Amino acid sequence: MKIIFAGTPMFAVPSLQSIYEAYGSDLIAVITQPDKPQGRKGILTPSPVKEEAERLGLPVLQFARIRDCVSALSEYGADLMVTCAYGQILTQEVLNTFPMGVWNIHASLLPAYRGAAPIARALIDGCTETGVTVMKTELGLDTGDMLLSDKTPIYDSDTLGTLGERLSRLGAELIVKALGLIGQGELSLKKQGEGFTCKKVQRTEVDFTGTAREVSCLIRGLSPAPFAYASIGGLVLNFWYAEEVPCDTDVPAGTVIDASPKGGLTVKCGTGAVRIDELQPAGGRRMTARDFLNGRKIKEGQCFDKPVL
RNA sequence: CGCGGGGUGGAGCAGCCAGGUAGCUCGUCGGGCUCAUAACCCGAAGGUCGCAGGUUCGAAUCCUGCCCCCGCAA
Repeated sequence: MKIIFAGTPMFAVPSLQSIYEAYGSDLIAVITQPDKPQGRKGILTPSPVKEEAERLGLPVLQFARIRDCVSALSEYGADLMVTCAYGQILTQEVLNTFPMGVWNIHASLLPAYRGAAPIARALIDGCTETGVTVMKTELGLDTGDMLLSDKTPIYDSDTLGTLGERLSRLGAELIVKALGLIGQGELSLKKQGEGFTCKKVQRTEVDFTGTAREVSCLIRGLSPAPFAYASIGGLVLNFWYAEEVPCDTDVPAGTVIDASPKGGLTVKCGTGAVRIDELQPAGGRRMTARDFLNGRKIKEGQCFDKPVL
């Protein structure tokens, strides 16, 4: 069973590795997005999947538009393709290239959270459970019939980073199971029910008038990567981690109610309060709230700047 | 030439504009208080002020060049 793997970000790397371990030379090629300029200097950077594929000594294909490269694809004579956060929409022509189909690893319990950023969205929405699903790819966005899925609880301490890592490992285990079933031809696929699609997440300014739960979920759901942020005294802060804390004071949302290095940076929300434990000031490195408060003169009673909406 | 912030004892910062004794909040170590403590009091150690030149009697501070880190935007 010859397999092609298509994926791009870090999330896809464990799956690539587990397929490689299980199938070795049957994994004949890896497709990933073209190198893209990254950072301030626009340095051309390979995707995490490309780096891993090269480390494993696998051939790497980078199509600007995979739909325009069907003939090149078919030359590999692969039986099936596994996709995992590849980043390009496939066409029927592409799907037809693989006799045993195209199978996708999606980081949600479908039919919920189809589309982009399912992990961040579940976290931001305050879900208490999520998972990964292996499904047969069809033309609709993440609407194909499901083969396998696996769940994991979402902890109050989870961030986009920790949850994403956990889900990517789950996905890596699940895809190997799925490939086993596919190889045996014992497929019982489940149709998806009524679901919904989510959009890509963006960097978001924190609105402290929301509940503490909403604020902490937003902060953790966007960390690391696009980040939730807010500014105080004109200084922009990216938030890495925050937790809800009990609060009985009655001050306007956005007010700092504790700025002691030992107590942490605690901010009043519309309902409740959050303690920001890790953050990154503009121009600075990621640091603990303790370090931040040791140097900056943030005082209790000071208020975060009003969001510019 | 996309915009911008920054490199000062182990950490986070001030000092720079108006050159002249190395500062603050912590941490560490020692001592004290306490039934006890992450609390409090006293004391100590620890710094080539990113690198290289230049100006000057004297440079963390002013000038020039270079290296590195980071936020936004792509």
